[in-house]
Amino acid sequence: MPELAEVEYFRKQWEAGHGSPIVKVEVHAKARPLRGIPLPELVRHLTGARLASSTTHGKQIFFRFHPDATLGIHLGMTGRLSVREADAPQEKHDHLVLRQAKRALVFTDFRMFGRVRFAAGKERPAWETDLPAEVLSAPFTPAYLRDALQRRARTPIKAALLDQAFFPGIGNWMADEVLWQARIAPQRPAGAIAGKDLTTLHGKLRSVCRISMETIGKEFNDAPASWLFSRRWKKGGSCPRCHGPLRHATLRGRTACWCPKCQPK
DNA sequence: TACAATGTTTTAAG
DNA sequence: CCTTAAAACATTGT
Repeated sequence: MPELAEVEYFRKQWEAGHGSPIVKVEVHAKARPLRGIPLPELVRHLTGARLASSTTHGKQIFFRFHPDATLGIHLGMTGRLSVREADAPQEKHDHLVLRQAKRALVFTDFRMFGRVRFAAGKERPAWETDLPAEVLSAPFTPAYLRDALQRRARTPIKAALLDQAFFPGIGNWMADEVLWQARIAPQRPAGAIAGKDLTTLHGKLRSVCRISMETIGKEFNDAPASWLFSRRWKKGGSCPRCHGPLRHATLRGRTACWCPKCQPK
């Protein structure tokens, strides 16, 4: 489920626990999302620590603990963060449970494409600091976008937009949404997008990110009804703009949805 | 039953 | 070193 704005929404769920000490840590030792983590060290550092603050970068979420630990969480395809009653039992796909006096902070992911990272110490780890420019940040200019598209010149634009090294936070539905709003066919080679198309694409990338953060990111409200968003999931839908039939096809292993009339090749 | 699901990593080839 | 493309990963629901 989670792309940029959904990730922000899930980060916010754990805000209820900001400032409170962790009294107990429960982990799913064998599960894939915790692979590579020294679990005894994680439990030792987090037990008694206070959850101090949290941020997101694209699809990544970072939690800082006082005095000396950082947790990174990627939700993968089906991950979610939630708050439960303090004594709620750990369930089958709960990979990490941080218990506080008044609540339990839970990371659940049944499909297990998500990933937890951990770093001890007061310093921010490289996996939190060495990250590409976000779409809504100042360095993400049209020139920056042009360079990114040239680096993926032969790749269909839809697939290029899913590259987290250039477009952190953009996922399958956001990429379809941006291209539909920009009237660009998903199959077009990224390197062939220039001029007015490039300017439009840049603007739509930023506005789709901004507006989804204001709607989905805040209260998990739906994106605007005028967007492709609500129509792309099921086959047989129609274009909100021209009311023509939408097309679905697999492109580079992912489902793409577009309007052949509004987005000609 | 077989396939698809809002994601990344690995592997291989050019 | 860089780019491209497909398979693999694990689970659930249709």
